[in-house]
Amino acid sequence: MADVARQAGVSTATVSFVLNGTKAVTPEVRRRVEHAVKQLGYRPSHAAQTLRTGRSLAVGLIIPDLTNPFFPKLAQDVEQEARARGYTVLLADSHDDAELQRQHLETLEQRGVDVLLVVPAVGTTGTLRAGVPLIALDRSVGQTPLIQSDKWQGGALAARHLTDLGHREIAVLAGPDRNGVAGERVRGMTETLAASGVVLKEQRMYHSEYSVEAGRAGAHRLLEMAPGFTALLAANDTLALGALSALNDSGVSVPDDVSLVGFDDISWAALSSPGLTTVRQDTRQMARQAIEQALAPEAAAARLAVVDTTLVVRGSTAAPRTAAPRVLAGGRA
Amino acid sequence: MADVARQAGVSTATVSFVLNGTKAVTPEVRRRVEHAVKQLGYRPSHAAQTLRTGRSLAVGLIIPDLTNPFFPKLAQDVEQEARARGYTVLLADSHDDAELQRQHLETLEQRGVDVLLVVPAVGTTGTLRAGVPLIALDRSVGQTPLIQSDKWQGGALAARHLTDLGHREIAVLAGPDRNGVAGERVRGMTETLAASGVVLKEQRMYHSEYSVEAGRAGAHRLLEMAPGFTALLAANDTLALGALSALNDSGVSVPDDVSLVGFDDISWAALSSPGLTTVRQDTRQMARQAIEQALAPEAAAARLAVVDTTLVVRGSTAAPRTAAPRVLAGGRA
DNA sequence: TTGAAAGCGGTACCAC
DNA sequence: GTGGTACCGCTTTCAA
Repeated sequence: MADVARQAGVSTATVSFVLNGTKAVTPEVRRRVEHAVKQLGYRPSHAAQTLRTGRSLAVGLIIPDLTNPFFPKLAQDVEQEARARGYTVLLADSHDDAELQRQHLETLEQRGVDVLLVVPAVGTTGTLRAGVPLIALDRSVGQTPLIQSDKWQGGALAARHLTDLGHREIAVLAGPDRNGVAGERVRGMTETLAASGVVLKEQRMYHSEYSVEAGRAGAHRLLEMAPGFTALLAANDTLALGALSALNDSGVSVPDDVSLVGFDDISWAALSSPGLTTVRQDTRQMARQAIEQALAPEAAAARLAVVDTTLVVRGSTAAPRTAAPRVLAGGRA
Repeated sequence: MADVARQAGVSTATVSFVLNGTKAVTPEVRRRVEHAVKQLGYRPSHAAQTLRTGRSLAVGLIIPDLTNPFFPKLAQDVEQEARARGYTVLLADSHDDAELQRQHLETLEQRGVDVLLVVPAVGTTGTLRAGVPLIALDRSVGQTPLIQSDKWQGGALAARHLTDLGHREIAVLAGPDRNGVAGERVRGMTETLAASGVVLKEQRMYHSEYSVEAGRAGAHRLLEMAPGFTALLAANDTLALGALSALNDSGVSVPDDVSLVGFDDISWAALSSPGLTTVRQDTRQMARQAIEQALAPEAAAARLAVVDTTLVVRGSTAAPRTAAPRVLAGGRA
């Protein structure tokens, strides 16, 4: 910067002014400075700026699993929203491990991110705190300000779709068991089923981590321990796709024998055969809300935002073989 | 830091010595300082350290597409290797766009990363340069030092697998056309086929970007323009999985009518039905080599490293219906 | 073994 | 409108 100042015949202060538009400057001086900058290929040092101003124009994003396509998608959208506002995103993967998450939190904060966005690892307890504004994304934890889809609604959508088709024997791959407190999605599902007079048997609910392998194991387990269901609701698409594979292996036809519904609408959901009926989350919207909320000067933060979900019907759901679908029986079409 | 020094009754220099182990210090002093650090919850400012030392303990990683599971996997492995050495990784997605890649390069460098790892965007021309050591990963470009799988070998493995099964009518989804210069994988495939006396017809080669959609389109196109092939080689798994879906839609049975081979072994390759036969890349090994190479003090860098690939046989390949497999015909088993 | 002080590369206050 | 300069938080000579 000193070089630029010298070359342009001005002071470093002036250079700073023209670069940041901090103060009015004579057109002639501006021209000289800009010329010098170009000629010398000058780039401001980010470290110095951060040190001096205390702002780094960076947002930290911690996600639990790069391997679940839902999160890369979300990360892409966050990155795009952030870039549009001049921010860079530092991405970290917690592998759904609370301790690793803690380390990332510390590292990112120390690296001077201006704000933290985190999809809490499954085992996270208490409220997430940091020296900078922190917003939880997609998963709720303690009192942390939260942006997420309306998962209850999503679960309800999925359940309603099945009851409308006439299913009454339903099983669910519920995802992680949070000390007996079912997630919102599962609550949306079960409460909606209950409203239709469908009660979920205890053995028809399988808890596990979110993974393809767990989905596969869960499907086998349900088939073995509580057979007779005509539909299977999964708490996310990786579980559903794992289950689909297991069902295929077991000679159970989807959707002829069992209808299957997922959650998230990851890109691979459209590619399975049959295509997976699922509840789509609007990651773009989530990302936008999160970034806006996070970067808002006024962000008293405590605002929870909720974004709508939509049902995407593909080939993995159909009326059960055994019972006439409700629509034929005179229910509301 | 000044606070810590005061509290411990020493100078900031001493605090620095203790924290970094830069110089010998009386046990008693060390104790006092450590105590003060803990009590005050002191965390060094990364920006200040970077500014002062010129090293940020960060590696920048640019990948072309977070949406292709191969890259998140690679990113995870790079992150792990980097963390093990005390480095943080700043991850950016170029969307396979050379201009966006240039911006990321600039941003990351300005943010003071110590080294840059980049999987070049498809349109990249010339040699990638930066003010810090830069290593290309997975895709070669110009004279940039490169770490990648032995793609020729991988392509050869795939082709050989098909010829061993007895296929002679083969089509390929070749990925992006690099000005007429086929990628190493495709060269490995075609040269190996040629060695077995199988010539690839011009119309049996389809060029496109790497994506599920392109794979689907390519399969349809090949079916239409150059039917009669009994096997299809794809340059990566997203293409292959797209093709599989298209083949299914068109009533072409895999592997009965057409055998299909992919490349990468992304996690979803095992889940399709049938499971995808593919060439696995060892991302772990690639990541390790890249980080070691990048962080080596001596890194005269110009070393190209190559890591082996392996063939993973699943259900998507079988002997062609029409011809007896070569093994039966007395070829080398 | 410890401390004083000079910068790293910017920003912004205060004079001119 | 422009320049001089203190200072952000840390590392690292150099002296004591």
